[in-house]
Amino acid sequence: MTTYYQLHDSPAGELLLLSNGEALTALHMTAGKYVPTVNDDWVRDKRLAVLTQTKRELDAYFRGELRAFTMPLAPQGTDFQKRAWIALTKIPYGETRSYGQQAHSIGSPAAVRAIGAANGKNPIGIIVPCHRVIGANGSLTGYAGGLHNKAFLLKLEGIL
Amino acid sequence: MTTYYQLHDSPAGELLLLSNGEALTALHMTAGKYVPTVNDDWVRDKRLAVLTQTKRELDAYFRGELRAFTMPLAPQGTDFQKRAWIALTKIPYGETRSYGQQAHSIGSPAAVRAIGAANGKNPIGIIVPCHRVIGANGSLTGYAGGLHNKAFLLKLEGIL
DNA sequence: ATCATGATGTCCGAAAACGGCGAGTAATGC
DNA sequence: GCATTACTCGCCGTTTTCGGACATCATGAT
Repeated sequence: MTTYYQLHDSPAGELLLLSNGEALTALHMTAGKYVPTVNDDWVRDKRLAVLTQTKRELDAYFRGELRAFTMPLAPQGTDFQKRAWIALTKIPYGETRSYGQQAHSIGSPAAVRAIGAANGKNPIGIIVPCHRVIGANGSLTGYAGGLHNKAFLLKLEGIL
Repeated sequence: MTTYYQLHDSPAGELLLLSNGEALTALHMTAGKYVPTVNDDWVRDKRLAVLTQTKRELDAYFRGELRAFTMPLAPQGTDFQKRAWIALTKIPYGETRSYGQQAHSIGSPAAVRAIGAANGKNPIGIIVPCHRVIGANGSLTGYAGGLHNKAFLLKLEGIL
């Protein structure tokens, strides 16, 4: 299965978009952590529908004109991780949850740190809004794309 | 344990009376500080014996015809606070004490500021006469119900 | 199997901040 | 000189804040 990719500039820095041809599989801030290196057998495709749609929606999001993404997603991870990420997509724009609340929402109220770890490995930043999860005491705690970007996104959504 | 309450107008402003059914637990000037908000599960009882007695005695007090209250009291607080408040009830009508004297009377002569703090949190204003305690130099210093009310009560009792 | 590791949360104890003061000293005004 | 303020500091219980110790769970490495 070939992997398609594209780079996109944004107020949060350069973004790396990945796709399997049908759905979006990853969105990384290239300046952040856990960023995969561009592989030789990847294909840079400037016309792939899902990627162009993603770029368009991202631009609208950063202008504050879009509050819910619609492109198909296909993140890869363990069963637990997928449940955690699905829970993320259900947090409305402009709202936040604590790691404990998210753990609760997937039926594992005690798996708090596990949730933190799963969020940390969320492959689709911004669109799967792991930035909307903060500590129970209100602290931002952490973000793969850098804490300043987490704060930036939250401000963009009207929080802080 | 249900809480009963009643509102009562007085020359010192509106008063909020609280009871546990048997004894008076609080008397706050609604315009003052540390006033609890009326809770949903509180019961407004216009016939409760201790509350009607309190209203009757208050009226007499404000007319200058009553110099010692007789209803049962049940203030809630820490051990130290209760000792401080008991000491208050022993200050005769028309007399004043300094915070230092009060501290002395409960056997903790150095706990002067602590006495001030305890008096500040006296739940049963007027009846537990924290207004009779003033600074060693004669200044009124402070009063949860407002300094003007402290002065008013002292004048009523023939001081100043 | 075992173990170490986190983008946590709760609990408990220690430490510090905060008053409805008072006494002592230093700076003012007459 | 003398009286009044202004300011500093110690005092003590209560409240708030802070930091460390645990419990807990899915992963990945050994």
